[in-house]
Amino acid sequence: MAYDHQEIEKKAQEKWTGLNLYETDLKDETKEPYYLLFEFPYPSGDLHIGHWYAYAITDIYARMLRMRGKNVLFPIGFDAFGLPAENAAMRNGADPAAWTRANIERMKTQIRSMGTSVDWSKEVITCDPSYYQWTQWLFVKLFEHKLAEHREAAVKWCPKDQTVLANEQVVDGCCERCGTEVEEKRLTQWFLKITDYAERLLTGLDALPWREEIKEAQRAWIGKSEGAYLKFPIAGRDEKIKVFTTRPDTVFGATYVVLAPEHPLVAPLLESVSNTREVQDYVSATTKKTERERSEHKEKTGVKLEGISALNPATKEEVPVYLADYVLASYGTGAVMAVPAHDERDFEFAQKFNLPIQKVIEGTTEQLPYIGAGVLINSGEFDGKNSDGAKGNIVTFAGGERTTQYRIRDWLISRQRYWGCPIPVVYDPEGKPHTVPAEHLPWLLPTDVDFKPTGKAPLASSRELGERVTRIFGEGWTPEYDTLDTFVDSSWYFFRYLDSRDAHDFSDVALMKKWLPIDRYSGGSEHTTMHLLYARFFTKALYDLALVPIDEPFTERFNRGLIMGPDGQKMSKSKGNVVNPDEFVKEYGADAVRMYLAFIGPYNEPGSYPWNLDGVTAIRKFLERISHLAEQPTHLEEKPPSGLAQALAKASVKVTEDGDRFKFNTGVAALMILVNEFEAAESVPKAALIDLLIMLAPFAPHLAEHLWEQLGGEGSVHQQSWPVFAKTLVTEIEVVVQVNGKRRGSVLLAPEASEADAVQAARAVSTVASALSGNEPSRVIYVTGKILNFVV
RNA sequence: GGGCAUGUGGCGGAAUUGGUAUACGCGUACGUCUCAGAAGCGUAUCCCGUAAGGGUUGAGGGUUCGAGUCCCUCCAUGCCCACCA
Repeated sequence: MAYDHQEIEKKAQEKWTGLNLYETDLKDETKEPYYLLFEFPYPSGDLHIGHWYAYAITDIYARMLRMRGKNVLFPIGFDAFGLPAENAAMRNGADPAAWTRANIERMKTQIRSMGTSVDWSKEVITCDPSYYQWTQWLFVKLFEHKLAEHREAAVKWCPKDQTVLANEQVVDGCCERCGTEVEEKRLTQWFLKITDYAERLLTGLDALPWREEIKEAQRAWIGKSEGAYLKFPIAGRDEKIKVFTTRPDTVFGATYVVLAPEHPLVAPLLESVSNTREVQDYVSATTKKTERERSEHKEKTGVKLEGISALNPATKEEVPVYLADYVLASYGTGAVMAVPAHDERDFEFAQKFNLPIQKVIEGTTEQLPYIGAGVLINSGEFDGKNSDGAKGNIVTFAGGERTTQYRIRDWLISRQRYWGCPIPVVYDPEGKPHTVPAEHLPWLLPTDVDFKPTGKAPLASSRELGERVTRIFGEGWTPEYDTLDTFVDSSWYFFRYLDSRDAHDFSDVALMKKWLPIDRYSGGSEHTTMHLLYARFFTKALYDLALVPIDEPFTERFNRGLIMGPDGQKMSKSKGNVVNPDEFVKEYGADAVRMYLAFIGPYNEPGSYPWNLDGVTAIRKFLERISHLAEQPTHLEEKPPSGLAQALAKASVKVTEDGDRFKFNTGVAALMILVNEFEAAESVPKAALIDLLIMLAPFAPHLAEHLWEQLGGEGSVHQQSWPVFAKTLVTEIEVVVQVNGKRRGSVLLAPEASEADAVQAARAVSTVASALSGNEPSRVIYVTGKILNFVV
């Protein structure tokens, strides 16, 4: 009775390969293009349930769109550089390249087993020289346009992974990957100038139809704040302390100035202070602290620069100068004016160090610090003015300038690791960096390296790389030993899909014009402030370099929910609640697993759904019922479809609309309702059954193919057109009758029935009449085809 | 501490976006088939009530003929940011 899913799957998959169904002709002019993208996987070697969720759902939509006449680009590739391959190499001496290849092969088999319709012919693998050649080429372009920079800066260093990290890869002061507390180091490294694009990355969000929470997260990450630079001259010296403030309106209340311990003025001032030793001790103590220790909201610490004072540019009064680590060196100017009456941090510091607190804004509460706006007091000629409105004039009065600051930092892309794209740079004998000329690209990753982490980049141990540089560039020239952050590889892969085999260019202009921007991009929420921001930056930068025709890459973005363990907890090996999809595929079939994932909940909401074994068996039973329907010859009479036509039309509209919203849970429900009606019907016409199979095909592609063949269908069910029904002539519609907003019954009316007809019919209903109990309604609300409400 | 989102049965969730709350499915109970079990099939399943009827979308208030949906206050949960001046 039960269908043999393993046999059906094998046969169907072979048939699709034979028909070459899923290789998209990018140059086809007869159909409307649709670019459907999911985040390409890292080849960890095993397909977990999250991958299934991501690929099954997008595959359902890809199949649906093809049947609806679209030319769908649905590509796949592998984000194949990264730490795990290197760790495997260190652990058991594996070759990272071979390890990665083997994992890719294994995952390919698994992805094929799902019955996905991805186009393998356009596959990209980021660790393949034919791909990274263009990553390097793009890096060179960015360098030539001064968007890639080699400079010294304070960087985050992970002592366990022995590499620097991008700001985005530090979470709560710890390495995002391994959880080790991050240290701060000053190193000369490569940066991409994402800060040049901060404003455009921000304003570009406005027009995107993304969920507000994704846009808000990016806005928070970019962190725009408008304010002013003000200068506090140092008494008796030439230097001035430049501060950034968002509250220039409070400058009359600035009773001291604070420098970050790393501030460049600290060294020159040191000779003039009377407590040199104390200051030096403070600086070395704070620089030794980890990132996390410094950001803990403990009691404020600091030290006064004895003998130094600065001039408040508004009051012209001398104020003391402090060093404190609550001021960040890397934001603004690394120095702040402290207004303890109107800032919580300054207030706390002033209390501890007994500094004067000068109130300059009359607030709504007496309590200090008062953070809000209000009426200015103790502010000279500005007394009595509104603090917000006076900002601009106060900046002018104090000799400052208005400015805008962003929280986002430049993207640090150097990694002291082996398994990454080599940075195509060499240094001349003076140590000046030069990009590797195009004819030497791909700049190959050497293989003769020592993987043991020493704090130095593994590439430094390669003899071949050193000899290569000497041979090409001459004696005294040295290679760059760092590799690129893997997020660089994944910032442009969607351009490459359009022309993945091109040896002469990174993509194809005509095809980019035709296919971009990407219509819908599905992925994980963890990439909101990393991959998604980087990819947007890359696109804008390449647009400015006239290399790509678009300046926003992704029209729609859907972050998927999370599949939890059966216990409702996040899946983890230690909890023992990890669901292995392979077992379910073996037991219940790929179709059942796909369709269950579609049914589990709305895909485009950030929910989390517990995996439920009974849910999979339920879907399998549902598929059995369809199979049973198709195998019942007595049901297949060619009679007029009667009431089933309306049911089919309803289901078709629902499945189509819900598909467009990525709400496949209700789409599956619509199919279930349809099947319930089929089973209740005396007979099911073959044509109706075929329409059901076509609608089933995206969800359960193998079974639909099998039953299609059984019913004598030509070709593949996946080549059929999606059923579209003319609006069947509806003769009667149920209108709900309410009295005072409460349901008291319903009447069947013609769809366009007049109010008078509706009222007449409604009053004849006994439950309505008794609810009215003889009273005349004072008001009647009638919404055609929906509701009739009597107000008494 | 700040921002954003979300709260609907025992569970996953639905509600044409202001118009029949609880679709679809899981689970559960009873029945049917069976020597028996499994599977299948059928019926019931938000709460109170024999019924008529009444109540119910985290809590309270408001707007409206009508609120799960809009507004205000509060509570809870999740995510993001966090000494960013």
